[in-house]
Amino acid sequence: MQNECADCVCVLRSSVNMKDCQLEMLGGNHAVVKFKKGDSIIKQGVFSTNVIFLRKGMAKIHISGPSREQIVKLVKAPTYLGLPTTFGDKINQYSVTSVIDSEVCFIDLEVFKKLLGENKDFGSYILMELCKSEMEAYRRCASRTQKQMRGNLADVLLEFSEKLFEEDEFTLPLSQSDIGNWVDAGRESINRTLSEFIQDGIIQMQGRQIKIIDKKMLKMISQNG
Amino acid sequence: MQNECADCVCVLRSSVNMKDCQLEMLGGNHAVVKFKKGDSIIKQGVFSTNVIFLRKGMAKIHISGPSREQIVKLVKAPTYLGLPTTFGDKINQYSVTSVIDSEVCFIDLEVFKKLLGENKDFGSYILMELCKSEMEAYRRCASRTQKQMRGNLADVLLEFSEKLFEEDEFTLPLSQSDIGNWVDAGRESINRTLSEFIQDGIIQMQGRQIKIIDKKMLKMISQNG
DNA sequence: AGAAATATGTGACATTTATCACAAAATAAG
DNA sequence: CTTATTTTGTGATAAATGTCACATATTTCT
Repeated sequence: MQNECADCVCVLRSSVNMKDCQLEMLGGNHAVVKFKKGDSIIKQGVFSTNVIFLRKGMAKIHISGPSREQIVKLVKAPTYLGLPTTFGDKINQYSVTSVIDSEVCFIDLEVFKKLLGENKDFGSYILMELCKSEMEAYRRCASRTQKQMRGNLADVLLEFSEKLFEEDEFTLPLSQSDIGNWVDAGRESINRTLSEFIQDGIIQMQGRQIKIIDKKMLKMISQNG
Repeated sequence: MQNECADCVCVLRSSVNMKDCQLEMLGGNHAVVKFKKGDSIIKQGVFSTNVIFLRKGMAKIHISGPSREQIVKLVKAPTYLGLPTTFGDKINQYSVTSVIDSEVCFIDLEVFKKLLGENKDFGSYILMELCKSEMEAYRRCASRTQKQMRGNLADVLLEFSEKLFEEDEFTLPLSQSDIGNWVDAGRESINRTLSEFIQDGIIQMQGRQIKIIDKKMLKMISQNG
């Protein structure tokens, strides 16, 4: 377990200057846990006593809306998970579920807070992260509501290929209903639109394996869709 | 100007312990400015060099989406304005416009950052604020997309009466098109739905003066609409 | 391997809400 | 005070997507 921590800390070190004693403090107060695809990492409504760092894998963040569960974001390692819900409230305000096999590091909340106070760099790094994700949330929301199906689905495919997998060929980590849920569309509509994209020669698809053929067209659709 | 600052600081003091020297530092590095209804306080795309505190009034936060400007939030004094956009980037990522006559305090960004580093309480207070607003953004977005017109409009009216004005009778600070923009609906739909609410005896309305008659019904509509 | 549960493909149809088109009011501007 | 400009009210129509209903794969579980 001790060696796994070194990697974990490594990520922190890369973005922030941290003293050795602070690293030790972190190292001594954490636990690494593996989650399989579909496992719940954070559950809305239960107590949170740990800061959670996603070391490997990918996870969806979802929140219970008025009529159904809504996916708000998809994140990949390495990243902190649920900072806003951990700090903002004792009780988790949203859920996080792994979408592929993942590895997570639990860090004691008090230790983390202490670190935040002691290390200015670290504090402003975390502050920055929060700012960015809030801005991101606003942008996303505006984009989602102003575009329609084709545009939103194009966005999702582009996000997979450019942000999450960084390849033009990848395996969808979400079901079509999840994608629908994410972009506020019915599962059937997603299916039909995917078929359209295949028909138009924009993507190829077998099972959940997707290959983007015409990225320019996808970007066009993303913009004026 | 110096006396106006005392009030401003007062708000900070109420939530955070702050040393006198820190208060002085703040006091010496700020400027109070008045904005009239409709004036732009923060403009997306321009440099930001100040932390902005809304002392009096109310403002809308809006961001340019793919096809139009989108209102994402309405805030009332006292509150910081645009923290995420000020910290996250040198360039403002969204705009803020006053919707009623307002008073704003500009605080030098470097001074504010210094304070953040020196005063742990203040730092964690700001951190907390950011967490809350991020959570709020997620909730809002899920709610907006899952409800339809009636539900969203009911939410808006309830927010006005319970959060922003804290009265059952108030003057709408936004035009019907702005409200539509805010809840992702056309101006005409808002108008028609308002008429329905009046017809059903849920609200009374003359000009922009609104009086909520049947709050229970409004809450019902908010839930299952 | 076989059964049960999920996930996908596809048609027909209903519904909500956007859009267009004007008229009337209300506000702001000169 | 008169003229512009912005808001508001209301009908008719169209377009996008949700919903329902099955058939067929595909995955998961025992």
